[in-house]
Amino acid sequence: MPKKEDFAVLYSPDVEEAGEVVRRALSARRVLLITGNCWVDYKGRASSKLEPGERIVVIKEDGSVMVHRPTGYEPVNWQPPGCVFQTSVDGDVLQIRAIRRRPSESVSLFFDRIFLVSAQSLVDTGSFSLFASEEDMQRAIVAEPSLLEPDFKPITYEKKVEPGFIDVYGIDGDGRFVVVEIKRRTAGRQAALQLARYVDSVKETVNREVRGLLVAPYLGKGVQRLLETLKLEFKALSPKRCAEVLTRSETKKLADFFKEDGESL
Amino acid sequence: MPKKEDFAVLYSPDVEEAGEVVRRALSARRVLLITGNCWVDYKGRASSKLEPGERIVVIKEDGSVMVHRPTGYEPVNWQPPGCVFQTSVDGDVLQIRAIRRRPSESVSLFFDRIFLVSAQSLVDTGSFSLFASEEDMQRAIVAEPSLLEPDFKPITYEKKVEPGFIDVYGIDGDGRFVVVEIKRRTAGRQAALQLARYVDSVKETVNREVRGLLVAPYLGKGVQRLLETLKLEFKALSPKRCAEVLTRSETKKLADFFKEDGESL
DNA sequence: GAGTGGATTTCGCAT
DNA sequence: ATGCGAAGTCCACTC
Repeated sequence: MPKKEDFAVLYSPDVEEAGEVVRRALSARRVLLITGNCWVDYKGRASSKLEPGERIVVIKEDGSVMVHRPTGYEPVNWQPPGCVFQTSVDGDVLQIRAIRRRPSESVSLFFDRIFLVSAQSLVDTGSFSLFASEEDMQRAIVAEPSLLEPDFKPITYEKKVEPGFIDVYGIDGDGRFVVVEIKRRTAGRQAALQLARYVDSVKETVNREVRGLLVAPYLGKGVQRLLETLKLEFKALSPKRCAEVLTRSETKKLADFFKEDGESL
Repeated sequence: MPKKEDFAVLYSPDVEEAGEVVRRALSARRVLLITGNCWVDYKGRASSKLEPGERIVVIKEDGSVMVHRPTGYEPVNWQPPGCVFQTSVDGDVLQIRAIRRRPSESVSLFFDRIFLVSAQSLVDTGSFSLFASEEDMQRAIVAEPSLLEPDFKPITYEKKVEPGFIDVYGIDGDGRFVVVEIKRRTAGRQAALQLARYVDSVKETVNREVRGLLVAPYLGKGVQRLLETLKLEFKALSPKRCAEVLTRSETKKLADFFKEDGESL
C-alpha cells in the first residue's frame, strides 16, 4: 500500500487545486493521471491542434506524456521521455507544457474542467520477457540450422554488406553460400527485394554460387512469383516453432552446463 | 461535470470491490483506469510474461487495453481496440482477460493490490488536425511545383509502378520525366534505393529521359555518394516550408471559394 | 480480407 | 550524436 504522502487523488477539483497537485507531482517525479476537458497544441517535427474534449492524460516520472481520447490504442498527442514541464493557472485554465530538446518540440495541454487528478509513486522492478521475436528466430536458426535444411552450416549472422545487414549467412551441403533473410510474419515484396540486393552484393565479392533463402511463416500474394523471377528460395518457418527450439536449446545448454560439458556455440 | 452514475472512483479497494467496478465499467463501455500491483501474460503473435510490479492500466470503451510501467512512452503490454473481456476474482486476485480474434491473441492481467480504480464516461467530439506530414509535403508540391524547380509540372501523384507508388510524377522544363520521392525527414539509403527502383521501372515503360529526384529536409551520411552512383538528384525541402505553403494555398483556396472563383487543384 | 507504406512512429544497437 | 532496421508495431488506404 502506498504511503499517504506518495498518493494524492482529487475529484472535480478546481484548476487551482489540481495545479498544485500537478506541480508537486512533477517536481517529485510521480506518475500523474488526469482526466478532464482539455485541448492540446503541439509544435515540433510537425504541428497539430486538438480541439476541446474529455480525455485521459498520463504523465510519467521519466517525463513522458500521453494524451488519450476515449477510444483508440494510440495517444492522440504525446511526448517521449525526457520532457521538462511548465505548469501555470491562467484564470480558469490549467496549462501544462511539456518541452524537449533534440528534436525541439513542445506539447501544451489546457484544462478547463478536471474530473480526476491523481499522483502516485509506483515501484516496478518486475522483469519483462518477450518470446518469438525476429531475433529469437535468428538465434534458433543459429542454434539449430537443420530448421532450414539438413546440411546448412551458419557462418556469421548480422554480416555487413553494402545495402545493410544479412540476417544469417552460411554454407549449404553442396558448398554454396546461403544468404538468409528472416521475417517473423508474412514476407512481402520488400523482403524479397531486400534479399535480392544482399545476394547480388555477396555475388560481387565471392566467386562461388550464392543462394538466397527467405525464411518466414508465410509468403505474401505475389511474392512466390517474384521469388522465382529473382531466383530466390523460400522456407516456411514460424516464430513459434523457433521459440520452441530455443527453449529446448536453452534447456539443453543448461543441462550441458551442469554436466560441465561446456562446448560453446 | 460528469453525472454521478457515470463516475466511479475507489482507492485501495479490495479486489472484490474493484472487480465489481471493472465488471460494470466494461459492460457499460466506460473508460477504466486502474493502478495497482499486477502481472501480465500475453499469448498471440508472440508471447510475453511480465513479472509483478506497480503499473497503470487503461481500458477504453472501444475495448483497447494498455499496461503502462512507471516509465517509458510505450505500453509494456497492450491490446488494440475490439477486445472482449472476462473478469474474475480468484481468492485475492482480480483477473481481467482481454481477447481478440484475427489475429487471435489474449492478454491476461492479474492484480493482487489495487491503489485506484476509476470508471468514467468521457465525451470527446473535438477534432484533431495534423500539419506537415509526408502527405502534406506531397500536396504542397502539387499545389506549388516551383518548390522543386522553376518549370516542374506535376502529372500525377501516387502513380502505381511495379515496386510500389511514386510520390509525385512530373515533367521538367526540358521535357524530361521526373520521378519524385518525398521523405519528411533525413533521407537514408533505403529512400535512395527505392527511388532508383522507381526510375528503372519508369525507364522500362517510356522512351524518354527519366530523372529521379529525392526530396527531403536532409540527406543521411553516405547517401550523397549513393545518389551520385545511382545518378539521382536531391532537393532539400522541409516539412515546415511545405506547411507554410499549404497554409497559404488553403487560405487562397478559401478566398477563391468565397469569390466563387472555384478553380480546382 | 490481404497488401502496401507512413508515423510527431518508438526503441535499441552499432558506428 | 547518427544511422539503420525491427516492432506483438498501429493505422489508413486500396484492391
